[in-house]
Amino acid sequence: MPRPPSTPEVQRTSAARDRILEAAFALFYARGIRAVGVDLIIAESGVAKATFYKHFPAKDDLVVAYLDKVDGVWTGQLRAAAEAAGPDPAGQLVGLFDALGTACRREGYRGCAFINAAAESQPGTAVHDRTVAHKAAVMAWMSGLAEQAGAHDPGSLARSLALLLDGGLASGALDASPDAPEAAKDSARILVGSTVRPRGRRTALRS
Amino acid sequence: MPRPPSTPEVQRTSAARDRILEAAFALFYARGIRAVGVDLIIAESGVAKATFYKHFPAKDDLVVAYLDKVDGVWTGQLRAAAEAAGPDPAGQLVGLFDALGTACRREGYRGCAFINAAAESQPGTAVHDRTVAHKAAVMAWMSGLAEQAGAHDPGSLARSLALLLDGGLASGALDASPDAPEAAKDSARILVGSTVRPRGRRTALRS
DNA sequence: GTCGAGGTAGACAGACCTGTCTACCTGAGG
DNA sequence: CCTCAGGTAGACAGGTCTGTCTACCTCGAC
Repeated sequence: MPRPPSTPEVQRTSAARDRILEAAFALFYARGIRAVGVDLIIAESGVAKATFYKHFPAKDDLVVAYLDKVDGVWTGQLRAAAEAAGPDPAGQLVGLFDALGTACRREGYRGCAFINAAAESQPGTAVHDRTVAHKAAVMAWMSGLAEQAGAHDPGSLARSLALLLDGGLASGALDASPDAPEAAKDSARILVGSTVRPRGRRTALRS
Repeated sequence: MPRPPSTPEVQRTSAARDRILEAAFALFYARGIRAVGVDLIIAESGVAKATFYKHFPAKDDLVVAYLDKVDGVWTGQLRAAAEAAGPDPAGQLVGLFDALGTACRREGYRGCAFINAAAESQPGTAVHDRTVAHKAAVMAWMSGLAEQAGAHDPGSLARSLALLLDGGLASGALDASPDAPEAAKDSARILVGSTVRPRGRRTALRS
């Protein structure tokens, strides 16, 4: 092992790699994964083919990197929307649905990148697994919030809210009507209210 | 117009056509639309290539026929589940979620065929339009039920239940855990109950 | 100044995909 | 008997896709 510690086999980060990933991010989301060939990504990112295959030995590796990027972005937006709703966990569970409204309103919105990717992949593949992992992570986060909010059955509440969120993500891409996110938020409020018992101020339960 | 009335240009129904559609139904759903070539469908249905292209001049025509078939099947299951819940419209709105549970439990379940198809198609195409039309039809039906049930805002209730349904359809394909359909049904009960006012028997409102 | 990592440019192989076309078969109605 | 709709079998054209490979460039570290 004479390799110095700062020379990984393939650089994990570089300008070329970033450009590839950025082009893939836009193209995969807008047109679907199978519909976008590597040649198009190469042309769009202004990179040589050899460079592409040095960073991503197979197209699937790029797809996984794309999903990881989406995960980072979407998780961030969800957390930001929740925090913007204030310190109350129950309110955060409702407020996170503002991220859905913002996403649906965005030009070129085409649904949940993960669900779309899963629709194009087979169970057991790396791509499919990323989707499952992402959804599980989001639900775990909501479950924690539900517990802090003093929900009767935090896992069940989180599951229900996840259904609402996924449903909004999916149907927001179909009819452009903005009342889907709104309905999702209203429903979330009802669902949260039904297990958290709004009167009673359970927030400071533990102290 | 010398054409006798019983000789359409291309027969709308025939054994060969049915076999093609049946093979397409299974393959498109299991593997995705783009992932299945016409050659595979031809081989699987035991039909000649010329016959295939006589019935479906382009692959997209077959895709549309596939979606129409899915629409018939799924709509039927939804209505059957609703009717099995009894004559009460509010109960039917909850009971239709049993169709979701049944679907998710089925071997090889891979989510909503329409959402999956939309993920692989562009807005404005015939395939995408079918998806939008299907979702609108389901929601219109639920909206009618909600009105009969005396919901305060039937359209809004139908929208919320549609979110739950689509969310269940989407996530049922990801984690195989059977509690997604259950959570959807429980949430539906709460949502229906919150606008229909369970005590008060609003069912016979209009007579 | 030399060496090597990272990049560019593009030809190429081999697979697969849609859609067309020719040639032949079969069976029922007139 | 003969015709013709509907079907079979499969070659073929033209395009696209992934992934490999050769040849050359550039710039910073040693």
